[in-house]
Amino acid sequence: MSIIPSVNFKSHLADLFAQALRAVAPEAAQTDIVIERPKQVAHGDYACSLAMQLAKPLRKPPRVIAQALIGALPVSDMVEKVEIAGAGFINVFITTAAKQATVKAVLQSGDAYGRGMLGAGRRAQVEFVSANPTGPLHVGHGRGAAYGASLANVLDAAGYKVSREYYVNDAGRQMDILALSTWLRYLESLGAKLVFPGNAYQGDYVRDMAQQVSAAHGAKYLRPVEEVFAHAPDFSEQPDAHLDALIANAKRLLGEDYAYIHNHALTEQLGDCRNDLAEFGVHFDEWFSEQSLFDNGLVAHVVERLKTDNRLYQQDGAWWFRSTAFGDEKDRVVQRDNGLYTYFASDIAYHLNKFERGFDRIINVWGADHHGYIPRVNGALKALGLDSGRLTVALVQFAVLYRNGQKAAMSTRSGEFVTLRDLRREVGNDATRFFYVMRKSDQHLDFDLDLAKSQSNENPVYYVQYAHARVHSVLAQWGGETARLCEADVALLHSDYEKVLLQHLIDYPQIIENAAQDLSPHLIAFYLKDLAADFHSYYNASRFLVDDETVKCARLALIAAVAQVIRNGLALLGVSAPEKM
RNA sequence: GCGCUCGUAGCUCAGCUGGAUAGAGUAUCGGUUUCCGAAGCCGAGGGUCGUGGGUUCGACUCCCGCCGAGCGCGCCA
Repeated sequence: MSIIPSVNFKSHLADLFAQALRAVAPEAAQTDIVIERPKQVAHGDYACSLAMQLAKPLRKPPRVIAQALIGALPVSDMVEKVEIAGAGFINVFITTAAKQATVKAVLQSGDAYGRGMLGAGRRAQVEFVSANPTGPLHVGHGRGAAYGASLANVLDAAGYKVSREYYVNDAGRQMDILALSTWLRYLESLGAKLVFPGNAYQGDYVRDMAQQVSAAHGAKYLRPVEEVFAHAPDFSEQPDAHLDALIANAKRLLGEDYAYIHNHALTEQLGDCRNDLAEFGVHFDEWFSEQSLFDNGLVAHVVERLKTDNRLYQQDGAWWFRSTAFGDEKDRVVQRDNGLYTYFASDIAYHLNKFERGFDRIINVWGADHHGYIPRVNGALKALGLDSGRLTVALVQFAVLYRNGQKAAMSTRSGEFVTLRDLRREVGNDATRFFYVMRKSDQHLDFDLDLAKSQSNENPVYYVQYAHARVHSVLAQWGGETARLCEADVALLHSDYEKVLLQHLIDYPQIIENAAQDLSPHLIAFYLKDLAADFHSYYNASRFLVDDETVKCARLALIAAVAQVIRNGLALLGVSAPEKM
């Protein structure tokens, strides 16, 4: 067997141990083989605890089993030596040549280095952001956007065929409220005196849309204010009923024209949202309309199907889904006593549609405040006879902005919220993307605005980007053909600094695999910080542009490979890798 | 009250799905540049992994109880 440069060392070793296991203890061949990276160099490059796991079932001392496993281990060019240590660890030392070969693998693979086969071409759908198009995206949506986009990139790199989707909530009450808000502002702009409801949308963008309508259509949609507010319950006593009455009046008074206002507001807000995300480097393959599920009858169809399957029952005039049968806390209404479907009903239809599209994995990125929805959605899928295991809900916790050590104020309905666009303009896209995914997604995020903006060593984004820029600065000074570095004599790379960097390069494909497996793009961010740190140490301790031509080329090859991996990693996070800063 | 998530260095957080002596950044203190970018590097101090039990060769990791935090418990989306 020859050295395959792009091989994943860990899975290669797992394979070798699996073969040894089959030879030594066929009856235990199903045991999970865990290959890990020891913390101490004395423990080798990789370690396997298989012998200790087998001690009990085989009723033999772990060190005896370890010896047998080593004896049965197939020969590999990559393995220098194998040792038994401690209670029965098997420590594996990789040949220096195999490690050094990674440099060439990186340079030859280029942007493709790190891509793996975990996904094996299976189709994965990532649905994220999916914010109501009722106003600008705020900083909470931003985290979902950054996380979802990075996750999709990571899954793509891990060999999945990924589809990125935004579910557009274009049906339902919130959109009606937006349309009403726009219309009321429009009436105001034509001189009407009215009390704008406190629970309608307050933002300036609503006035902007109203202005557009009046500029394009003049007084075409003007109606008497008394009729707009006719028979509406008192706002202070019944704010929701007040708003619903206004919406009903708007629909009646405007007739066909209501659709125009509604549509205009939707188109404007969705367009704004799309531009915002595009500027943020977040793109979607599909913008899926909730309304389409009603228009093509899928919602009605799925509810009827649940009825005939006796998954629903009628109570107090409404139709309830027996979600308690699937572990939910209580049953849930899918169809109201007035005949209208709830959001849950269209959500069931949406998920059924997702499943029918044949994705092997369906990943919903949701705000953590929606976690209570998971049991009912899973329940609905099971009720429809679908394998809910194909669906994973990734929860994203809130992000809280800090400025001068103080929590930045952020209220939603008042129109004073901090928008994603504001944040991007203040901090920049790169730092915003990086900071959003620097933390585990299910962990609260304290977003330090001052740190994100600072152009200093404290800022992890600059720290990583700077490492990349430094390499290119050196390469520019050298001025040679970068392609030539593939021919460098990498056997000259053997200092401690160089060994550390080689190991990082080797680890990268595994990091991607872990990040994909755990849906954790933050692992990429931590990896890049570590890699950059060890590069900076190397930089300070060694000279690259030395007189010896072969040594120079070997070192340049190594740092060029480092830069390539930084570039690849940052790309997954949607962060640029500038050659000059 | 019930459910979900979470408590790791002064602060912000990692910890490879149960492994060997728990790690970064920051803050504090002390060093470092006639030399490829100092947006850098080197070093020091800093811990009962909230707490009490349990499971086993082995627990920050898994289970249970308490303490504390966030979120969720609509015929809203």
